[in-house]
Amino acid sequence: MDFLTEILGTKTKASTKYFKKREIIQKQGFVSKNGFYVKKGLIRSYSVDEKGKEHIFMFGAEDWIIADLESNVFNKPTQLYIDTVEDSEIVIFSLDYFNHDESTKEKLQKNSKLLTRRIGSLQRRVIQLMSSSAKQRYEMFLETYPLLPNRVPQKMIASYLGITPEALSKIRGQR
Amino acid sequence: MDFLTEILGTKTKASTKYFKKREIIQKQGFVSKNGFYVKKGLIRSYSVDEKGKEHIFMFGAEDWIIADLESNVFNKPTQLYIDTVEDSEIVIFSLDYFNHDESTKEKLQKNSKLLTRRIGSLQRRVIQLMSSSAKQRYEMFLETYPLLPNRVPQKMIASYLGITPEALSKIRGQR
DNA sequence: TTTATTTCTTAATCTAGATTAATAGAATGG
DNA sequence: CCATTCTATTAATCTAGATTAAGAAATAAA
Repeated sequence: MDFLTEILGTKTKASTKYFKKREIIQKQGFVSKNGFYVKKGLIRSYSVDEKGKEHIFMFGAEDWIIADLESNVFNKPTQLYIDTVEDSEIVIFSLDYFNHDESTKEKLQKNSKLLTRRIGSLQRRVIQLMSSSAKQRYEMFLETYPLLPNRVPQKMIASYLGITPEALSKIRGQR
Repeated sequence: MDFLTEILGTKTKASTKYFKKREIIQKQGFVSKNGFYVKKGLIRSYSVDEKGKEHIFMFGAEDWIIADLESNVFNKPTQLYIDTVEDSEIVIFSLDYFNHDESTKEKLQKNSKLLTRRIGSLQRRVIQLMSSSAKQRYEMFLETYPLLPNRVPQKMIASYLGITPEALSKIRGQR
């Protein structure tokens, strides 16, 4: 839990929990109070549209943090569900450390870097969604996350890419 | 320039510059050293794909900051061009304040909030791009940025939405 | 193991939005 | 001011990817 302590400090309330595959950790519609650090396993965040269709926003494997910061900081209900893709060991920590004065300058700076990196990856994702074909996006996904395809069912990869499983199957076929 | 001082402090190097419409402020491919605060006018950031097609990543009107933080913090060449949509008065400031120790806890916290808000809006954008039709996206755009359509040519709105000007024209027609 | 459920693939059809093209209207510049 | 270049619209055609459907393969469950 070293990485976490580095950012949060030791005072932050955090507890480790074990989840079975497919357990829901966070529900859409509530204000998000906690962040989730993946110690072991794999989780995903996703939204569900009016038609009941799932859209995967991101995956979190070992050493990743998944959290809806905006929901927490600005008291908005979150758009995202979070659940486990594999049996997982998750550190659940309170997101309040931001607003509290206990946090040191050092930690705030580290946190800013994390936030900046996330902005960068979201920026790339937006540009990608606007300018690339499904096939190109799939290839970039494989480059960026070479280990995930072995752990994630294809229909979830399709959902992450913003296409149907059928379309992904077709793309994979041609080669 | 109050808003800026609040975040950056007074020591940060910043200079105000005037740009004519359609002047390029930042070019794709270079490490981004500066942020741009729009005092007056309107600017946009966009990427250009292999086919030479422009994709608008975001608009910045009065009181907005446009900056490629990731490029700066992690020394990556930026994907984004930035240019002016109207004659504009822009405060150009160094992005180095992050890593410097001069910055106070207070400022770092404010900055974290700004970053968090940006993550939130990018998150919504990604989900929107994956789950909504062009028409829905156009309607959300009108709600979110009610003042922009009067200032931005339609082909740029189309580019922001990730569709062609022809498609937008058709959408606007049906009503 | 057998059965049930979920996931993946293949194929036929359909549709939102792209592309191409042609015209008219605005804006810009000499 | 007129001429040129950009912007918006409309219509015809095309295509990537959605939808529907049905069978095969893999997982889970009993």
